[in-house]
Order: sequence, then C-alpha cells, then structure tokens
Amino acid sequence: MERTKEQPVNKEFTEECTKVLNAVSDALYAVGGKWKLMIIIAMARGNNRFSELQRQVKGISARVLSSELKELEMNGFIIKKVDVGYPVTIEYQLLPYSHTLEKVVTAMTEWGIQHREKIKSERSSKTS
Amino acid sequence: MERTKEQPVNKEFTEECTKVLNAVSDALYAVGGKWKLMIIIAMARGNNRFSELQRQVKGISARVLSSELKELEMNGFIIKKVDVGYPVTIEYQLLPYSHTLEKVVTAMTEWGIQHREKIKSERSSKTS
DNA sequence: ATTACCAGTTACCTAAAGGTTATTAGGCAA
DNA sequence: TTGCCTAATAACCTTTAGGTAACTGGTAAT
Repeated sequence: MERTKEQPVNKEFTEECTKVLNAVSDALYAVGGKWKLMIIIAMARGNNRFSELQRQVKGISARVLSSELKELEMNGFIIKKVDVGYPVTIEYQLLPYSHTLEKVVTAMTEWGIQHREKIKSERSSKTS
Repeated sequence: MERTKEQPVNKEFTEECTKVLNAVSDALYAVGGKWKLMIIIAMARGNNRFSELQRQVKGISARVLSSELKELEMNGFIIKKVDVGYPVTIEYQLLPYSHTLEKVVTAMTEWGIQHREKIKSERSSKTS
C-alpha cells in the first residue's frame, strides 16, 4: 500500500516562511533574552540612572544590569553620558534607534496583558 | 556642597512603567526563548508535521523540537492530532490562541528585517 | 566614626537551554 | 536482508544566562 505523502508546502510559502523566520531570529538575537527590552522600556519612561533602573526593573542584579547596558551601548540602542561635574553623574540615554522597537513593545505589552487575563480566568474556572 | 538629586520619576509614569514591564515579562515567559515563536510561524504556514518543522526551522534538533511542541501543547497554542489510519500520521495544528500572536510576529518580523538592513549598511560603510 | 548612596566590578556558582548520539518501533523500498 | 523514513525518547554533555555575594572608591549625611 502506498504511503500517504506529506503534501508538500508550496515554494512561495516556504520562502516567505524562511524570510519571516530569519527576521524573527535576527530580532531575537538583538533584543531577545530576559532583560534588554525591559531596560529599554524603563529608560523610555525616564529611568536613566543605574540605580533607578535597578529599582524599576524588578529582579535584575547589578552584575546583569551592568553587562546588559554595555551590550545595549555596543549595539547602538543607548549611550552612556558621564557628566564630569561635581559630583560625577552617569546617565544612560536612549538613542533614536531604540524607538524603532516601539511597535514590538506595544504588541508584546498588549499580548502579555491579554495572556495574563486568560491564565487568570483559566485558573479560576479549574475544578481540581 | 549639595548632591545633585535624581529628579524623581513621577508616580503615574512609574506605575505605567511597571504595568508594561509586567506584561512584557509575562509575554517573554510564555513565548520567549529561541524557538516557540519560530515554530508557531512555521506552523501558520502549513508545516504541520514533525519532520517538516525540523526542515523549516533551521537549526532545531529533534530533542528540542519535541520538547517545545509539548510545551506549546500544554500552554494551549497547538494540539497534536494522531491519525491512527495506515500509516499512522501525526499532525500538529495551531489552535486559535496562536493567532493572537499575529501582531507580535508582524512587529518582530518588520523590526528584524529593518535591523538586518541596518547592520548590513553599517558593515559595508566600515573602514577597518 | 559610622552608615548609606552611587555605579559599578570580580569571582564564583547554579540552572536552564540546547546539542549530540544512539535507540526505539512499524513499515516500506531495493 | 539491509537500510531508510517518521516521530520521537534517553542518556549524556556543553554552553550560556543569570544569580549571589563581596568588594571598591568616591561622596554625603548623621
């Protein structure tokens, strides 16, 4: 008897799929991980000092915050401004490139809120 | 001499910030990581079999694909359909809930494409 | 003098993610 | 009969992300 064939996915679909997959993969590479987006979100809302960020971004440690800020700087999302006045103050500022992430942040925020609602209503309707 | 004060970020801003941060954090928890979104993207384009997914989602191993599919099933993004005909075929299908991720996927795709362009043009204009 | 704030750095450690290879079991094709 | 396909699973190992805690060196407040 003949084997059922996988109906082959057509070529254009496969190519479009690969394109989307590569793009998302690139995005995850640049701003994936637990903290990068969160730091950018906090900075967009006026948290520009190291200690402010540590307070606002719950759960992040100094070590991780420090290394994430360095990466974000290297990748052109933020700059570090050292004001050599008295006393020395250090501020991180978003560069315009960070704002290109706005749609991503909005979409994830909306989805996250909606998702939490869903989880909550599932839990409350459970009979266990 | 007096210390320069951090200008305190106002309360509403801080609260809105926390809300966004929590939402994004929830979203990252559910569909963060290297593979979950990618699998959903590939499935949305007609890749419903294990081996199709392995081919389409470049770089994923059988072990990881298998465990990600299980998690996606547990979290209500997909279902596993076992067709006990001859031969047995196994298909994964997206559940409607997966489609709520559409905006997130679109936003990330657009950003990823744009980001790759940026990186490319930066590399080509480098004098090193 | 002691304590605390700021902006980190360093060393060490754990947990999670992910990779590699081998194996399973049913059936097919050469 | 040997080998391949599908859809995995198991054992094992490596890598990376992230956490913990201690410390620095300057300033400022009590």
